[in-house]
Amino acid sequence: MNPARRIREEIAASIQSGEWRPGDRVPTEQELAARYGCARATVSKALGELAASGLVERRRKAGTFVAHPPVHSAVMTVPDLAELIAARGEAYRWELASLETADAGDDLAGPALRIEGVHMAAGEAFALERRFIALGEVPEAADADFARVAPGTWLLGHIPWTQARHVIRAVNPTRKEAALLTTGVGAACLELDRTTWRAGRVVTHVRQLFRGDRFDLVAEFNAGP
Amino acid sequence: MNPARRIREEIAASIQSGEWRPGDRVPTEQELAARYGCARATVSKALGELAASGLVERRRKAGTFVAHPPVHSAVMTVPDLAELIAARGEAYRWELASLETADAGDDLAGPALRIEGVHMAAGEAFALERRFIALGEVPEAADADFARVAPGTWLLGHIPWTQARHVIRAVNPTRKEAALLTTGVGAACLELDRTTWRAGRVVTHVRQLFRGDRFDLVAEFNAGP
DNA sequence: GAGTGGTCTAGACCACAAA
DNA sequence: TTGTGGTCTAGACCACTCC
Repeated sequence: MNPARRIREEIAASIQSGEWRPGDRVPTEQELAARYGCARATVSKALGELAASGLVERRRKAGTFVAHPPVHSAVMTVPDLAELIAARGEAYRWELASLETADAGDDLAGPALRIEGVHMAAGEAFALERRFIALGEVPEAADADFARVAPGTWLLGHIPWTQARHVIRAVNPTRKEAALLTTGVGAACLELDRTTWRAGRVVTHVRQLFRGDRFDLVAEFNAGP
Repeated sequence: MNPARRIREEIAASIQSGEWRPGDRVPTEQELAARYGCARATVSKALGELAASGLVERRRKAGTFVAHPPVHSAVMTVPDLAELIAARGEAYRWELASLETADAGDDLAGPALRIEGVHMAAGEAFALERRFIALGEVPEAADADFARVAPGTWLLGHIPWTQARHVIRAVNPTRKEAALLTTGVGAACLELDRTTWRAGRVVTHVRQLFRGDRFDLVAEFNAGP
């Protein structure tokens, strides 16, 4: 095993087991180099990786300390609906309801596409979608065939490396939405709002509405790498 | 500016701006070392950090490539309710409803505390909570005063560095829950289930129920570090 | 002032996978 | 086979900050 990796994993194990508690001091680089019989640069690399993953904090002159865990943070993965439903073994279909060019979308500057449609799983409505796409950022969208392919799926291949913000809520559907989802206005639904930026400018904004009894989100947190 | 940092940031900017697209090849370490006039180890460090943050992928003999962005992943932060409500400028209070020792909790092994209560904001019910705490993992919990301090707040200071899994759903409250939240059974609520492990063993499990019109979750994704 | 982390170098050898 | 990343070393100097 790599010296650096070995050092990193042994220290991570000491922290995750609770043996070393938040605020405890980790031995200095020199001490660890002597203990593991390797160069200080190797220890530095291992501790730097632990610091990058948030497990320890390093302060000059003071030393390296076990970090205090984040209050509660976790990584949430929102799948592409076509893939999600296919993974469940159900037939997926996208039904375009409307497509128009709006002079300006929600918080988008300039012209945008406004798209509405339904994601179908096994012949039943699974989610409603209303989306804006900024044509100034993704001009090719004007030529895409959104009757055939869902806009989310199409965008995956056309908007590299963005920032995004998701807002998750429980809402009651409107009468029209309830009818489309074949449920009642008193049935809880999960609303997912996602805004996507590139270089500070909004690329797309989407609102998806799911039946609460057919969809939930999972977020996981794992200390260290 | 550090050579390593400068290299890292210039490459990250090229990727985030869309100039370099997913799958594109990044110059080799030797080329970058020559271009920036520094040692190859310095370039290696910069590229290693970019790889750790997921912005590039590195393959021996093949080279370094701009990574394909994750489908949709984001970091969600679930605040401590006492802090969240205080940050809103409202008075926070925890009301214990019941506390008992169960022989075995949900998916916990061994004896556990079962705690139910209500988080109050500005005098009104904000969230319901039902929690199990594994006494085998956190024996001090037996002596904590959960009438005075909410279990989540107490645990923050007593369970270092764990793994966690959150499940988020939209649900309808039962008649009893609706009454406690001063809402109706037809009003959508957000349910948050969190299970917390340490060293592979469940430490605590909590289910929180929020009025959909008073609470939402936010998750953000930012490429790179 | 002194101890700690932060960074860099020049060189070396290894491991791996693509050609 | 060979080019690429992966890792390590021994040493050096710097930057910060706690004492």
